[in-house]
Amino acid sequence: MKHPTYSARQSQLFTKTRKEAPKDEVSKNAQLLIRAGYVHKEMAGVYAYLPLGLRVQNNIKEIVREEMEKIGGQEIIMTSLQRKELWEKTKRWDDEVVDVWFKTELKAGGDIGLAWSHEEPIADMMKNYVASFRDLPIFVYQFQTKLRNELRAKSGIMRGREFVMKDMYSFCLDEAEHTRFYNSTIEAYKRVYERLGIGADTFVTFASGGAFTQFSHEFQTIAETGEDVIYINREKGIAINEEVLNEATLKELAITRADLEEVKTAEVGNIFNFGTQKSEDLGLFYTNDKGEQIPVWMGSYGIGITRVMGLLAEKFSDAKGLVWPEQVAPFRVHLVELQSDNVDVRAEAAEVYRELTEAGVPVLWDDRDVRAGEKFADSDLIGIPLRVVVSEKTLAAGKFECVHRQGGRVEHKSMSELLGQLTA
RNA sequence: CGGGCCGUAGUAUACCGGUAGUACACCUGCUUUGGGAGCAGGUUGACCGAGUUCGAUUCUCGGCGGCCCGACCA
Repeated sequence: MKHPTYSARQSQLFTKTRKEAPKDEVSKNAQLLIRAGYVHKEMAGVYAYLPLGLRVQNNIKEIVREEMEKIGGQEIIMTSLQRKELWEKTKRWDDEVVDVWFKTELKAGGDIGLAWSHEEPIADMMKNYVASFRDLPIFVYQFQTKLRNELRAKSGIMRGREFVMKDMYSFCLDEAEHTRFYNSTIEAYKRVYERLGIGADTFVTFASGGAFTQFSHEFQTIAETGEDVIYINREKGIAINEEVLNEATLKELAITRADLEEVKTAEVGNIFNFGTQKSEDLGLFYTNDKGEQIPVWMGSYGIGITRVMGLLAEKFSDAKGLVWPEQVAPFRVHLVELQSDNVDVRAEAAEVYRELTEAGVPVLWDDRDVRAGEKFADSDLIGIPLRVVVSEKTLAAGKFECVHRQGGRVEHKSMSELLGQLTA
């Protein structure tokens, strides 16, 4: 499934567009998404996803899901309430160690944590399913809402206190098996960013944070709104986060500072090698063919789904509003009818709506009783890739006016030509 | 967590120690109908608490909330 195939009538959509963004919302992504009715700000760093926004989020998830399944991922969903003792085993319950915890307690007594990550619970859970070397490897992933008590939320939906993340975890026999999967994940991530339309601007970047290796890998996308600075060499395909840019790193990567270009980026993914430390702390072992107890080799792999959505909103927008790439747009066609006293535009639009929808093309039909200018302005703001206008004029011509949101190219097509193009 | 700015209608803003105004939105009517229409009428508001005062939305203090800069950011 590439898109939800259902269509919608705009007169039934409860959200409305706004001419102005709330004054306290400074980030471009949230301004656009709020104005166009994709999200609702509940509090600082906490956003609800409305019909349009949820469709975009789901489209992004679907792309990620397909690529995770291709490399053997099995989808699950962990819990948001977590046990204190698991995090104590890895010494990460302490607020001095992890400063983003939301914690609460059960009425029956006992502290619990609200999920900011799932590494400990998932490793512990796997003790139920991993006993023999025959049980490995295992790759699982989920789309989960993470709760992080950030001191300062900012950048709209790109750095919130509540956000959706795809996190995957690998459980392998040994380092060699882990490395094979780790590398396949890098390739899968590249395909994800390619499909999201940011492949050319996204770099696999050396960063700090590996438990057993010198580096972890971050996926960094060039963006004005970014919080990171990285150094890239496009020819050699090398990218280095400034946090690990030093003489030793340059030497290891056989490159000089002069060969590197400084760019501002947003982190859209990060992958880690945990080695066996976490398994040892939590007691996740398997029995090898010699009867020995061996700790499982773990890795984790994240993509910030809602952060990517914010990034796309910023990168793919212009003065008039959002300009979604085809693959993530909430609908493929924005059908705009312009009413007329002389001919039955509504009936014609209904026919287009029906035919496209039956052909599997999701359509947002602007059947509202408002003026043309407002419809066009809203259509530009919402940013659906193709606008199909039905009006007295197009009926007389026998062809619909098709306007591409990106670039503004205008074509005139008959129903069959339009269907052919959209279902090709 | 340090520093700064700020809370007035659904949104954006104005004024004011003495009955809070405008624009957009919303409702009614008429006109209009290919780029956020016009006219007429209407609905909607001072974050919470304490203090000062004859009187506080305005001044003071506290709380709560928001934004920005920095720090932080598996």
